[in-house]
Amino acid sequence: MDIYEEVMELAKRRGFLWPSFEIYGGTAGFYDYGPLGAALKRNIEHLWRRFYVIGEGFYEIETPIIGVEEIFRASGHLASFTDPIVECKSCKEFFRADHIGDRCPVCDGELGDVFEFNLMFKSFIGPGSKRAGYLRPETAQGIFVDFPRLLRFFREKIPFGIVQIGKAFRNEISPRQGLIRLREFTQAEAEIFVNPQEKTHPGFDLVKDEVLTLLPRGADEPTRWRLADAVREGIIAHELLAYHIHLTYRFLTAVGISEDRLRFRQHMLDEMAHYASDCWDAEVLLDRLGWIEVVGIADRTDYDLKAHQEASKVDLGVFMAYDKPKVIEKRKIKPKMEVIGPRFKQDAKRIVAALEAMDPDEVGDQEIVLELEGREVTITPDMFECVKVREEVSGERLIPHVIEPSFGIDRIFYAVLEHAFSEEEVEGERRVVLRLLPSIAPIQACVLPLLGARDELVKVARDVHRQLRRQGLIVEYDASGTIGRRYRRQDEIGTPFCITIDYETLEDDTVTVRFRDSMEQVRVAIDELGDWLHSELGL
RNA sequence: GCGCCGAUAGUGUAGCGGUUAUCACCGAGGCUUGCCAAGCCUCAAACCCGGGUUCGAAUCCCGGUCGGCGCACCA
Repeated sequence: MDIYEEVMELAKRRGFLWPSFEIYGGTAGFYDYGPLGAALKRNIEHLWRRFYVIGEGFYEIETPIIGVEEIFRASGHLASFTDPIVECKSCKEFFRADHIGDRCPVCDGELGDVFEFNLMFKSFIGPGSKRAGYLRPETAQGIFVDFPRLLRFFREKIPFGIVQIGKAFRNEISPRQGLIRLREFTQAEAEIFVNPQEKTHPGFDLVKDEVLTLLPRGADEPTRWRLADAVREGIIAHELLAYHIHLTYRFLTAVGISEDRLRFRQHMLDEMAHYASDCWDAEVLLDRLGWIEVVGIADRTDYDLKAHQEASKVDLGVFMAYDKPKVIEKRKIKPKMEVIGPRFKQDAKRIVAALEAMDPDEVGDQEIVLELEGREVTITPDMFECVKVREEVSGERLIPHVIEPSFGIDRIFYAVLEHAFSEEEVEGERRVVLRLLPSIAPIQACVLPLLGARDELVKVARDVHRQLRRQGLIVEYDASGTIGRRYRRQDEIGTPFCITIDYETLEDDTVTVRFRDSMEQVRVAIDELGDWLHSELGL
């Protein structure tokens, strides 16, 4: 068994992960999080909130999992997720069916049947199958379409950041490798709306000397880079992206990803999504699977907001005031309404709009011929004049750029398990330990009477168990089997502390606390146990 | 989607056409046990699904599902 198998076997056996719908044969690409798995995942998500909501001051929102068709038409997902695909029968190559002829362009072989390649799950909103709805393929779009409301919430000022943690769905052709490619998965995404001219971060100064392992585009080997150098050399596009790469590094290590199995790889130009100007993946090294992307940190530019602005006809710009109003002089076409109005009546409005859109320098004082819904309309020079105007401009509208760190929580979850998994030999016996960081362990401590059949020990153990739960700790109780067996059970699920009630407890009200990783023991007074655990757990 | 391989208690497995499906671990209960999976007793627990061949199928054949690997896909 390799590590992947060991981890998955343990995860299944001990209630972290189960294949979904198992009694009906299961379905590829779906996993249930069992009692311990759900707890661990929740802890990972909470820690993520600590970094992004508390640490960065971003706000979390929650938007529907089903989106209307318009969203995904605008975002580009509809077009790029629903290609008709055809496969060559002889060389097995895939092609867009609408882009080729009757024969395979590679080997001239015969083509198979055309099928829809649809990565979005489709549904219908309301009765009658009239209105299509799609399960979102990323949580981001829900944030983008809320932009006008969000901007108002932030009192018309950028930059600001919004996060969302939630399910996203992709109907993968062939999901594989456990949690690595799921059809339903959890994303934690931050969308940071910034001024395109100011891709900086006030905290960059504090991290600029930090060193990360980067694999820039075109490099064969990862190299260590000081962040400030990477930005100065143009390896990382700008400070803001560099800051978020570092923040991602801090989060991943805080959640238990081992630092020497973590790197940041820059996307190839042809690999980058259609919207991005620069993109870095956080990759973790997994035993069987190699380097796997767990986070994408992209500069999505103004792609999404622009697309939604165009599709929805709602202005998604921000008014950016200049420090000082600018005075500009320019030539302008000024329509004479007293002539145009009576002459063109209801068409006047559209004619004026067309005139004002024209370049005064090209027009001069000639006659203008406009095309209006197929008709030609002649505008004579007496209907307008070119004037020089002085305008005071106090600012401009611009569409913000979006920086997006996007976390695949399920992949991180798996990586955390695998990086925490360890086996060692203790007195000739195999000991499996899940070295989860105490702060994210699903069970924080386990209370054990040294001997499960001694009423006087059991009674105290139950009291201690109850007391700790009252103090807000997630604590288990186990009295069955020998003490060593019970320690090992907890080791395997990553419980950092075992609390043993022994005969000394009955004399002086102290307990044995046994550490998962070192198996060392200390004595702690029952009175102080709650505080002691809180501090050891980093709560 | 394609190709190759696989699927037996919770986990790991034996089985190779013929009674009641092997063993170990785990689990539950009991005895024992004064700090690291000790020992003893008892119990619970499985042939992925559907068809076919056969007197008889966990076993052979076909289809499906799930899993692994390779190809493809992964905006």
